Parts: sequence; structure tokens; C-alpha cells
Amino acid sequence: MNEEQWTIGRMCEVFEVTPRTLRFYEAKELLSPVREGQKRLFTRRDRARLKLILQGKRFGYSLEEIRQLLNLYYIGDQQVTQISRTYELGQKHLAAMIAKRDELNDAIAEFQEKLKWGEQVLASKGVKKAAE
Amino acid sequence: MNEEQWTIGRMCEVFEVTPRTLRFYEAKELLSPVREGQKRLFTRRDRARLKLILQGKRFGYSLEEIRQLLNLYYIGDQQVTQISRTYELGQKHLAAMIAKRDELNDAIAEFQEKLKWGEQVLASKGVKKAAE
DNA sequence: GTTGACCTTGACGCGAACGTAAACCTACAC
DNA sequence: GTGTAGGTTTACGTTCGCGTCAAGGTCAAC
Repeated sequence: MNEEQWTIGRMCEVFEVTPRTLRFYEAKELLSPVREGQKRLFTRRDRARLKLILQGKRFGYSLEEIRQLLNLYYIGDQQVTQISRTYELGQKHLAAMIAKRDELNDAIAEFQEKLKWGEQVLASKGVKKAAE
Repeated sequence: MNEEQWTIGRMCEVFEVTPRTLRFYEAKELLSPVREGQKRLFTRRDRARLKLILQGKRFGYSLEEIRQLLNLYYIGDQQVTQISRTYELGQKHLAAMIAKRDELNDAIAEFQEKLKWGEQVLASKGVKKAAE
């Protein structure tokens, strides 16, 4: 009943993934649940990481890329030079995310144009809009 | 020398893909180059589609999803009911794109927080910022 | 004690998205 | 002629991201 340590079943319900997926992510070193005997128990850290993993997937990153990026989220008790390095990589990642958002915004704008054009075609053929 | 019809080699240079990729996309009905004898020749339409395909990939869509979405970009000379259907699907796609951008924006904001935190850690350890 | 729910570790399978090698045509350059 | 620089098809190979058995451990409930 420990709310800090979730079983694999609980994880699967909440995040809508299969056990296979979580074990696969562990094998790929994306997650590192603790063990209670044989059983895996997922900590708060694992949950935070899984959330980021699934988000990363939605944005088109591979699991290996995600594994690298996850480290950027844990600027912790390392050597100063190591933290600096991580920080720099973080800046690059941030820039990449912003670039991606900008491209997405452009794509949205272009697509809206296409839709407007489609509206006109429909209007010219005598189709009324739903909102009228 | 026809600027409207590009060879596979030219396509590969400009879009930074391999011939295999273009032939694969043709097999999957994402592209439909015309033929001059045996040779493929890619039209303006193919170029526009390829651009969208590569963009779609960067946003994490599968080729099959992209194939469906490509149709939304060609609201042309179809039946009115067909155009209406396409238009509706287009609206949904637009909403999905916007949702994706919003999620990306949230992710960017969160990540910026992490970076700020990292900055403070560095500052507390006596590391000066590059811009000072 | 046995049933059932939940977990474990292999290990093979599979679709997606190409890579890669083999064998061949074709047209221009020398 | 003989390259050689492009293109072609056919077909098997590879990596990723899991799905899907198979076989078994564990523990509370009946």
C-alpha cells in the first residue's frame, strides 16, 4: 500500500502501457525500479521519467534519444564540470524544442490556409457552414 | 533539364534522402512520380508531398498516418460530400496539431525551469555565466 | 491444498522503415 | 569499342519497439 512505490500493474493502469513496455524500458535503462524480492517497485522518480518518456515519444524521439535527454533533467550532485556540460546540452535541447515548436506553428498556419481555401470551395458550391 | 521534372538523384540531393527511401515511399503510395521510359521523374506535386512527409516524420507520425493526412492537403475536384468529409477531418487534424503545439509549449516551459534551477546550482558553486 | 491474481524471466515473432548487395539497362565521353 | 555515371528491379538483411507465448514463483482467499 506504499504510495511511493508502485507495482507494475498500477503503473500500467495509470500510464496506459503494458508490463512488457515497462520491462523493455528498464532493459534499455530508461527506468530503474527497485526490487522487493523479485518484484519491481516503481518510485516517484520512475513515474516522472516515464511521463517524460511518453511525452518524448509523442514528439517523435527514439528511445535512445530520450535516454540521453532524461539525464538533462537531473542536474544533481555531480562534479561541477559535469554539471556545466549537462547545462550546455540542456541549452541545445531547449533550442531544438523551440525550433520544433516554431516549425509546428508554421505548419499550423499553412494548414489553416488550406482549410480556408476548402471553405471557399464548399461555399461556392452552396454548402452552408455548421455555425450559421 | 526540365525544371518541373526532377530525377531521383536531384531529389536525393535537395531533400537529403536516399533513392531507396523515395522508391519506398512510392511503393507505399506517398509519392507518384511519372515515368520517362524506366526512369522516375518527380513533379512539383511530388516535391510538395515529400516536404510534408519529412515534416510529418519530424513530428512523430508514421508513414501510414502521413499518407492519410496528405489527402487533407488536396481538397480538389471531388464530390461535394467528399470535400465536406475531407474538410471535417482537416479540422480534427488542425485541432490535434494545436494540441501538440500546446503540449510542446508546456514542455518547453517546464524544461526552462529546470535549466534555471541548474543555473542556480552552478552559481552557488561559484561558476560565472558566459554572458557576464 | 488448490484456485486465482499478480508477478517473474526467457525467447521467439512481427510490422515499420528503410539499408544493402546483385544484376542489369542506357546514354554520353573518350 | 570501353568506361562510367546515372538509373532500374529483385530480394534478403537490419534495427527499433514492442507483442506474445511458455513456464514458473508467491501469496492471500476459500
